[in-house]
Parts: sequence; structure tokens; C-alpha cells
Amino acid sequence: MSHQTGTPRQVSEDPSAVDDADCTILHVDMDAFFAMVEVRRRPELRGVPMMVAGAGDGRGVVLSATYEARVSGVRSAMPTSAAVRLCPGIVVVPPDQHAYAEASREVMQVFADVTPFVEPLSVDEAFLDVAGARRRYGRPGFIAATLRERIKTELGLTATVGGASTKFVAKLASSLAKPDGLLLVPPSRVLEVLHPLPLRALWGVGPKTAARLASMGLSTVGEVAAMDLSALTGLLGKATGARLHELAWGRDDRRVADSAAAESSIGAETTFAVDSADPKVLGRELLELADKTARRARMSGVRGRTVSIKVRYEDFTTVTRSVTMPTPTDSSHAVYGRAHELLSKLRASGGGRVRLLGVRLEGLVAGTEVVEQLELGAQDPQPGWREAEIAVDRAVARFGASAIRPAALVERRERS
DNA sequence: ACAGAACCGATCTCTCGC
DNA sequence: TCAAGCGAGAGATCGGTT
Repeated sequence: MSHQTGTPRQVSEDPSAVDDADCTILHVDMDAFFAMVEVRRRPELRGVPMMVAGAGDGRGVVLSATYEARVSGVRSAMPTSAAVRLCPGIVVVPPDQHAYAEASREVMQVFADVTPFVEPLSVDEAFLDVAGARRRYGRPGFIAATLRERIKTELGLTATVGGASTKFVAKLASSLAKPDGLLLVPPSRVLEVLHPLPLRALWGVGPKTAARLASMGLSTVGEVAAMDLSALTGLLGKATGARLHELAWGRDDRRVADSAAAESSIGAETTFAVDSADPKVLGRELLELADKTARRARMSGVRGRTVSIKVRYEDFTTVTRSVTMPTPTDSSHAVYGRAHELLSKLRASGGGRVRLLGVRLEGLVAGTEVVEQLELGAQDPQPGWREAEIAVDRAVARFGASAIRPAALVERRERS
């Protein structure tokens, strides 16, 4: 990493060279995760420029690329077509979410062996609080090195680990050390590592916020730290300004959650292979999305009060519409009904061809907290729907026949 | 009575991150 | 020319109440 030249490096594969006693928060990040899972089961891909990328219909993006591909400029979230242009001959592998989910479980199991305080951020990264593991497993630096070793030898994958006394700096450390690296930043070294970095290193600073800060003449974290707090909050809002100022001084009191916080929304969205304005096409997709969303809610044992839809038009402008119901639901039929009403109203007021459609269920509460529906005045006219859907869920779980589900729903979908 | 302020929930957009 | 599919949270706006 170029910004570290000239300063004594805290990087170390030898933890004893660093004062790691306070580096009790580790951030473990798998290297090129999806791509490496593919390489693991198809060894002929090793060392080859390769990417896991979506949709061969020209509308997909890169999900993960090997480092051999990255040297050509290939990056995640880049259009697949652009990646091919940058790296002719690159091997393109379609995504296999099942395989990545399974690999993720393997990795998380390794973490769980070390500490119960594991907070997954996504399929391929997690924070670990190893303060309590010290007695049994040794100092944080040793634990970090051990994790990396186990992931390599037992799982055939590589991971980068960052360690610090705060989440933010631990995550920063891993980003500086990747790929296949380890970086511990003790509290005494935080500011010298942090302040020379570009603004974008601050959690929550994306392109827009960076541009705003640049308009004030700021370009590094250190300059943000030196900034007057009221000037920051004036520019970015109270919450964002205060948070950035704290982070710029390396202060971050978020604890590692022992389990992921409950989700507050569940949704599904999809981009059409071909843009469409056909109500039948849109309606059919909306049904699929509503059912997928509600089914996942039922699986998770949650219900939501707000149904929202998302529509992206061919020119990429995006709008959302939502309704809040008196009672939380997890019924496919109810979600579809609300979503359909929203879409009809939106379509009635114009709009061109649709590129993407999404359905989301928000304001989630645990199913057990929901007082049984259909008390007096409840507006669901068909109390049998939910029971029917649960029966279908069970049948699908047992027989795996996804084909039976849509038919059961489509049959009566125009009723409400 | 009424105008206005203060508040509140719902809705929607924007921004961000993986 | 391109631009997924999730998810979270902040803030603006609007309508309805006190």
C-alpha cells in the first residue's frame, strides 16, 4: 500500500513484533470470495483471470474477480461487458449462491471455534471480539494468524485480517492489508495510519459525500479531523457530520454484536432481460417477487406492516411507493395485493417501459408478537389464504417442487 | 374562532456498503 | 455503450393533530 511507504510498518505476520494487546476486535475478510470458491472446486482456474458475473444477456455485473483479473482493472459491480473489454479472454463463471452460502458456513464455523462474539457483515466477512479468548487461545495477533492459517489449510481459501481496538479501524486495517494479509493497528498508531488516508476511507463517505467535502477543500481524513464540528454538521447533517468527525479521530464505540441484529426489511427485486410496459408481464413478475418476499418472511417467522414497490425505468430513474397496513402480514396474497395496487396507481399516472421491479416488506416484527389477525374489523376477507400458503410452504420444503407454488397462487390472484 | 407552531407518522428520495 | 440484488439509515416533505 503506497501510503504506508516512509512510515514504519505495523504490518506483521509475527504478532510479537506489535503491541497487539488492545487489538481485540478482528475484522476477517475473505479474498475474492466467490471467485475463490469457484477456483477451489475447479483447480484449472487457478492463476487465470476469471470472474463470477451475472446475466449473459448483457445486463449483468461483476460479483467477484480473481486478482489476475483485477490487474486488468476488473472490479466488482462493473458491467460484465466492460470487464470483458478490459480483460479479453477472461473466464466468466455464472454465480452459484448455494455454493457461496455453504462456503460461508464453513468459514463462520472456524470463527465460532474461537469466540462466540462473531458479527457477520455479509457472506464473506465478520467482526470477531477476541478479548475473552485471550486466556485460552493467546494474544489477538496469534489468534488472527491462526484463523488465517486454518482458513487456508482446512478450507483452501485465503482471508485477510485486520485488528484494532475499534470496529472501524479493524475494518480499515483489513482493507489495507488485502489480499492475503494481516495488519494490526494498536491504539497508539491509529492516527498515523488514519490521517493520511483519502476521505473515502471513512465509513459512510461515498462519491456524493466525498464531493461535498472536496468542495470545502478537504481530501484526507486528517483534514476532516481538523475540521470544525459545526462546519461538518452544517454541510452533511447532524448525524452524518458528527459520525464522520468521530471516525476521523479513530473513535468508534460500536460493540461487536454476538449475533446479527434482526432484519428490519425483506425484499426481492429483479431486472428484466428486456424492458417492458406490458401489464401482464409486470403483474406476473410482481407476483413472483411478492411471493418470494412473503415466503422468506414466513421462513424467518416475521411479518411486516409496510409493503413497498420499486420501479426502475429504462432511463434508470427509480421510484418507490409504499403502503402501511393496520396489521403486519406474511401472506403472499396480501403482499401481492398491496403491491399490485401500488403498481396500478403508479402506472395509471404514466411512465415508460420498466427495467427493474422490486417488492419489499418493511416494519418487520417477530411473528409471535402479532396478535392474531381477523379480529373485528380486520380487512382480510379471506382468512384461509395464510393457512393455504403455509401448507404449500411445507409441501415445497418436502418435495422441493417449486412448480406447485406459483400455480396455487396464480389461480386466484385477481380476486382481491 | 382562528392562525400558527410544534409534533408525529407515513411516505419518498438519497446515499451508502457489500 | 454501460449500470445486480440485496439491505440500512438519514432527512425532506406532507398531511393531520394538538
